[in-house]
Amino acid sequence: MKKDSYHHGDLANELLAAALKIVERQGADAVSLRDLAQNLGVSRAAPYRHFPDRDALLAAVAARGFEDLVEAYESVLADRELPGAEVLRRGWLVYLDFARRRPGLFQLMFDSDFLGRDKPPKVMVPPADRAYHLLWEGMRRAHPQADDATIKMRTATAWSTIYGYIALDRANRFKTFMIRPLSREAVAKAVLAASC
Amino acid sequence: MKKDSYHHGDLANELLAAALKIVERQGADAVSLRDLAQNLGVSRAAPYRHFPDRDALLAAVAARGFEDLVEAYESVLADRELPGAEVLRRGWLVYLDFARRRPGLFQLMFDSDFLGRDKPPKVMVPPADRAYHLLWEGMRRAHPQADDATIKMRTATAWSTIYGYIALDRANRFKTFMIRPLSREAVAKAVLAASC
DNA sequence: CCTTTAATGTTGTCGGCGCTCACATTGCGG
DNA sequence: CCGCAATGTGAGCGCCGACAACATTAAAGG
Repeated sequence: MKKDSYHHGDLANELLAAALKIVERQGADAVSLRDLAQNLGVSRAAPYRHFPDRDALLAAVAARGFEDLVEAYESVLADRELPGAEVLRRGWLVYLDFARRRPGLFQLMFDSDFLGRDKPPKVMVPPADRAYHLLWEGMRRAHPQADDATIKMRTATAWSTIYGYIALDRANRFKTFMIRPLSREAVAKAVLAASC
Repeated sequence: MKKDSYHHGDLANELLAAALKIVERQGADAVSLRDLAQNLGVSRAAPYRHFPDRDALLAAVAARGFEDLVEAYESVLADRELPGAEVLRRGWLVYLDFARRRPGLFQLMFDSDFLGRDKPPKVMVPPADRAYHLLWEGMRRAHPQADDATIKMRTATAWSTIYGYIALDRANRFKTFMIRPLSREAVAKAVLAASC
């Protein structure tokens, strides 16, 4: 692959892969285009041939995160035999596991305001939209007879609870006034109970 | 106040006030010690006489945010006549209002990982702890006969829901797959219902 | 009242960063 | 085979946080 010469060959993908690693291990703030370029043996200006700016690279990383998340969630939905409530429960566990295993990436995906901007990065809109749709889908499986407004309402509150729990736990907020944080299972159970 | 000469007079407080304004209007990322110094008519190095580094200044801003939040929450708890459930509901509204009116500050207080560090900044630990304690206090008022473990559990889940809703709404996450976000009242109501 | 001392502010400097521009090299399609 | 677009280079700009050496002032104590 590497020509070991003027042209790198696959710089765009390697930049993305390297940035993804940094994001997962140290968080998005630790991503430096200069660092990345140097580590890939390329000049500091080279990355700008593939990504207009730093945010574009991070958006691409976030998009990939959404794709992974969607894939995991879809594997839960794929089992048409599973009872609706169990689909919902396992779906939340997918989120909790993702957030626990790849905290930096999760934070980039949901805490960065890419999607709240006037012009959200086009690479991450489709996978992000798909991820949201799957939440709705899971809730619909759990409540087949509920009307759309109810499903949306329940999805919003349950998703808020899960997301909030993840964020608060990540920041060690529970340690200060609780004996210890709740287990993943306990949270999924509580949310599930609240959405029924 | 201003001597218009070598010594500024109250640089520490003015730095804090100026930083607070920036945080509220543009978010913590927009805070630059150099900018602050210049706007206060002082040299770039002067701020370092009062705050060891940028994080220390931001921590002080966050601490002040917690103090304001505590004050608002305490005014709810102060009314001993109020029914417990109403105390709880108004308490959550305090959080929702604070987050809506001062989003940058709220984000600095809860999304920054100051409190998750090995050595959290000592200025913000007491007010932050107090804020958490008040949540517990509010929940206890709503459920006087519940045991401590139950109260903690309910506080954790309700707090997760509120916090998650704030974060998701702030980032415009609901717009994408919902018709429109829920009203503050609806969220408070849903959380209240879930904690009873 | 004067001197010493600690507090406070200044200038200069370093390294790191994102980003841009003019230029160099390469690979590919006509 | 050639020309052009894609890709990589090096230099440089402005911004930033942080530190060190030095200047000025306020306050404390004789």
